[in-house]
Amino acid sequence: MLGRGELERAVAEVLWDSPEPMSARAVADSLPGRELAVTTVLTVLARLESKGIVTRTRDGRAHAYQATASREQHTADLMRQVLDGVGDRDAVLSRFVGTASEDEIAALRRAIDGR
Amino acid sequence: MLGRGELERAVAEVLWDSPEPMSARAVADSLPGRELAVTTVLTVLARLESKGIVTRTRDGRAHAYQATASREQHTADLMRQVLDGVGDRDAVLSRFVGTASEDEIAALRRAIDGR
DNA sequence: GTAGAAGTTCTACGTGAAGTAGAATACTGA
DNA sequence: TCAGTATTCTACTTCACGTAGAACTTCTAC
Repeated sequence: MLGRGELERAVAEVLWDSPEPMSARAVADSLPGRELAVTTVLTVLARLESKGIVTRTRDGRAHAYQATASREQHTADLMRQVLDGVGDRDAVLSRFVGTASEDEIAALRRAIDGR
Repeated sequence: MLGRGELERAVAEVLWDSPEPMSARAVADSLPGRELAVTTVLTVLARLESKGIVTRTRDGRAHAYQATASREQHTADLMRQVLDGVGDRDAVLSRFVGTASEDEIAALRRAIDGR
């Protein structure tokens, strides 16, 4: 899904932070510290759309872009993808829990109990 | 860490499956279905070494290569890296658990209880 | 001690993803 | 219809990765 692309990530972050769909221009203006051509942002948005990270809907003459999933859901999907890529999930989860902080353990426990 | 490179993954898999350190030639011979030049494998091994995935030690005139961590540990590290890249871990973990199978839940529970 | 084999390093090319944006085109409101 | 805005097309650059030949190093058997 989201690779190591710095700009792609930054654009996704902007959309995740926005409660409303945004125009390409608005995204460009919201990018922190960057002064990018709107066409650049549009290219990135198109690539993100082709990856299923964002969708767009027509809004008058322009398009409005929004993230398809929340940042958290996207991250969880990424974690799942990583986990699915290996054979012994049991061992992986065990190792994973081994690196978890107390807070994370608590969160896991809550999530498990709340099912 | 390990990106989307098909060959890099295949080489890492070979080393993960081997209980012993292996020579570049041995790795090349073990690659399933591929007929690659040894230099190709050496290049990949060098890249994996620069990423910290494998280490090598001199063994006579050659080097012996081995994975620095088990496949499971590596996968767990990857999951952690994904998790660390976002703000609200609580929400991510909750979503993650939401996509987990019964077996995975059981594994998580065991891992948590066994701490 | 030397030649050949085995291993390594250097270097390089092709491909594809990602960053970047100009030019051309389309659409909309006045 | 025209000016302005948005989109699409196209293209160039850089970097990661797949791939491997050429050259250099180092054993080892004779």
